[in-house]
Amino acid sequence: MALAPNHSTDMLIRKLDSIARLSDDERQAIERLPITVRPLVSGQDIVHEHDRSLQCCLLLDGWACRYQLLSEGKRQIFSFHIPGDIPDLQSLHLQVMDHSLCTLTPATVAFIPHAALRDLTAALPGIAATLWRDTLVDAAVFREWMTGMGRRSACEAIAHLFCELYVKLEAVGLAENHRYRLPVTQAELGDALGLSNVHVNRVLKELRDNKLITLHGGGLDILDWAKLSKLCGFDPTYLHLERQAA
Amino acid sequence: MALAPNHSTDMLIRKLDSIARLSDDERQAIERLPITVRPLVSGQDIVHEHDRSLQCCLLLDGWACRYQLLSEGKRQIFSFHIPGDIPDLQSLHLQVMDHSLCTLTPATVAFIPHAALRDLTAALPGIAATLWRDTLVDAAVFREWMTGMGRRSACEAIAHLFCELYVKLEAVGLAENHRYRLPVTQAELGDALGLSNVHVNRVLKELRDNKLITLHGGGLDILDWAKLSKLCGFDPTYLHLERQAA
DNA sequence: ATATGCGAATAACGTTTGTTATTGTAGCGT
DNA sequence: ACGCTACAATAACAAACGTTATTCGCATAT
Repeated sequence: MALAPNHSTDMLIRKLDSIARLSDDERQAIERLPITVRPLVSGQDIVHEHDRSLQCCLLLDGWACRYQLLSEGKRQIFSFHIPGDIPDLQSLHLQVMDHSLCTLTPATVAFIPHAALRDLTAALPGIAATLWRDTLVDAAVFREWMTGMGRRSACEAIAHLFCELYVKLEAVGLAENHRYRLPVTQAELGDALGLSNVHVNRVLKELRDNKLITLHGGGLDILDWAKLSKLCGFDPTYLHLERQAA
Repeated sequence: MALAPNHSTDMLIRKLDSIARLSDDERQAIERLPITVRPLVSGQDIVHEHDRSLQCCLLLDGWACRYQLLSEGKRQIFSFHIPGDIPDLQSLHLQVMDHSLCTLTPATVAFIPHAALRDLTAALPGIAATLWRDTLVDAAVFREWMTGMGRRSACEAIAHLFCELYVKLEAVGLAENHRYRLPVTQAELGDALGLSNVHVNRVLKELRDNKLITLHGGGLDILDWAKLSKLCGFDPTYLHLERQAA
């Protein structure tokens, strides 16, 4: 008898199914995963640089980010994560964390033991391929952020990030009408894009003055999607959103 | 009867064995892979953005890099690759290329059909995990480059890249005594690190003036490893070089 | 009511880095 | 020997962005 489905496995199945269609076998195997759900406060580390993790986490609710602290209080943020993401899936095959992961808002997180994931992926290569693919999309986003920091102006980089986040949120039903909640401070935006908080503020003012966005109280509204996405040369190919055949 | 080992499968076996110890079964399966070897000239595209690739390539000899062209002739280089690397392994699970791959020198490349790799990874989950891990290290290097572009000075970023390349080359026996061939122009360094070629030249002069390196004719010599690696805060953890248990 | 703290907004000033241009040098083909 | 090309070196100038500091608004706590 299969266990009753619950929120965590539902979320995971929906996630993987959005990457590549799951078979019934695969679905049932996921439903049997031993999962622990925990609520977390905002700003809490989930895993920390140098940790040797024994589990992966699935973000059920709230936002998180991966980051690294440098000398002189500098910080680099590598990614923002939204519900449905598995931000530390890489820890399944890289024993020691080379960065940290923390919540940006109060969050709900499901933990899945590495051992269970290893059994699952060894038994069902289709699931392994799907999870592998998820980490490859992750890397594709890293590359796009590199382009942003290396070869885009601050204004283009911020616009590009806003477009990226909209497309990702829209894909999981968390945004529509070019509007979404963005629980990220200007300092955090700067640490993600390699800018100072002051300059982020300047650029946001410019985007507002040009009637491209409104942004207040954590709510972002893209007033002119066509203009904003053209301004930064946004092309969603790198998000690899189309569902893949099995 | 197993096929006679050849240079390509040897290289691949050595590569994977350096990541996680291979079993005899796995070794033999790799030796049965259908591989095509081709010599390439310098500056030749191996795969191009928007391509749908049907094979992965293993770099047997020479250097390559992944890059993307932007508007106004701008270019972002995402990675440099050396013999033993599989620079487009991601194409196994991401149907359409979001960037290009080209040679930086005359090179020898082995091509492995996706179909064969898919069969191999479906039959032998250990190999799948090893290849997966390779792409995860790739992503870890992307993150480190993000840190370089976002939160390091031009001088630190260049120094960090020189340290990274030395450690990678040394690990595959292509460098020793803090010296190696670096077949990369100053413009290419700039496109990798988000700098102009002029500024790269300035920084190289500074590094030379400070007796940290010599660089001429494509040969780099790190004169003071301790000082150079300290200057940029180099910590090789992110390269995940230690061999993993199976 | 007051204090406290975090994030946003803004100003003045400094510096790293980009841009454009010119020159030098080495290799390579004819 | 000659020209061609790619790469490196250097200078002068401009611009984007960082730094430091102050103020404001707003929420939460006391």
